[in-house]
Amino acid sequence: MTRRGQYAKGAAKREEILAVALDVVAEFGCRNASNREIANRVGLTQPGLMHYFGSREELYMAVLKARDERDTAAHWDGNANFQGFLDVIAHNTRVPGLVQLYVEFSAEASIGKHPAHEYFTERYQWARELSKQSVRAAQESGEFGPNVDEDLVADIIVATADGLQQQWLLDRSIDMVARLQAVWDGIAALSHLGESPVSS
Amino acid sequence: MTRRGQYAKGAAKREEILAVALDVVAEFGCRNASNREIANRVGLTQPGLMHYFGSREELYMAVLKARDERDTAAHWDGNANFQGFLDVIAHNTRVPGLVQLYVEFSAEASIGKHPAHEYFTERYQWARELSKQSVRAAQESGEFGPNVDEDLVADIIVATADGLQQQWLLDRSIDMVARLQAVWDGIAALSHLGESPVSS
DNA sequence: GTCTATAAAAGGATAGAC
DNA sequence: GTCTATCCTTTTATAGAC
Repeated sequence: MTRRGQYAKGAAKREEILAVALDVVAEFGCRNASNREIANRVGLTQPGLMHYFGSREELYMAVLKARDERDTAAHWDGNANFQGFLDVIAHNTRVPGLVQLYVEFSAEASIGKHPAHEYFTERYQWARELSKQSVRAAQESGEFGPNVDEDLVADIIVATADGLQQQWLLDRSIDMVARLQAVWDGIAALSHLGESPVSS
Repeated sequence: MTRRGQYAKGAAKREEILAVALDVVAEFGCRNASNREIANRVGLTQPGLMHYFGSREELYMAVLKARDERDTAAHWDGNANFQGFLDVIAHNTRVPGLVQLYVEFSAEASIGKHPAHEYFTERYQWARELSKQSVRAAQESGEFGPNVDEDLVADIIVATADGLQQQWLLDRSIDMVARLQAVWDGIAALSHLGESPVSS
């Protein structure tokens, strides 16, 4: 019981740290958030925090990985689709620290020698792949017609979503979901151009 | 002559600093670029650098403002148009430090209390406005048809460009110009839907 | 698992000489 | 306009006790 209890406690603390890190990032930004501040807010000292995450970069990567795992389980396990994508964006609206962290930390990590560089490179490939799955699903369901360059459309969806999040950080009144939906609908309309109007 | 000479020297040094800052940012990222490193590369000490720019944020804002002034003079003085926008993006491809700085520093500055927060808020409004001018120009020239929501399209163009730059930092093989052109052409096609095919 | 203590480094900024 | 010298602050990270 001691072992199980301690394990449970450790896991719970880990979760707590991940959540509080987002609060701190939302308030100070990723550059100016300190491990000390996060530690204090979860009732630890800074070295106490380091017991869970060996470095600043490890901590932030853990936050983002946890997010991806949740989103995968909830929205795109198996085959991704656009509605799940919108749901994730809508959810992000309620977690500003997550958007701040993603935009800021990924930008920081685009430098080749950064500890999180590989993580973001791979994550980006993954996001493109999921986006492509959504496009294919739309083609199969008939929502999209035949005039679609899968890779191009998939990349543009991802880019637009990233750019909208960047904009949203500066202007929270932007409706990311509505704008993304408009882009998607526009692509759908384009993809049917030239089709016979006779199709059911 | 002394006065004029010193003034010229100071101005030249300023320019040199702005250029070298981009090299350092390209190499270390904006978070890990230090004023000392920039100073050393232009043959100054760190306090020597502070003579020109009182703070880290001032320096980086100066870099971005100089960029905007150049681009304005070269590509969108008076009325902005999409080709000028593409030219700027194409140029950015040759200045990775500029893209890195823009993406990373603007993300950092989206926190409300950041010294550059107001600058980026205003710059973003300005970018949207320029984008809207491009859309209007396309409507007036007939490249775009009547089915256009100006604000929506303008914002989406800006978002896509920002997102593409983010992607490009991680994958330099991405052709930002081609992708943006594809988006633009798609919008053009959509904007003509429902028009009589009789129009010249 | 968490703390105290502390190292070690680096960053930004200032004072004052030249 | 630029340097030397220096300060102060902050940050991450480690060693070792409990």
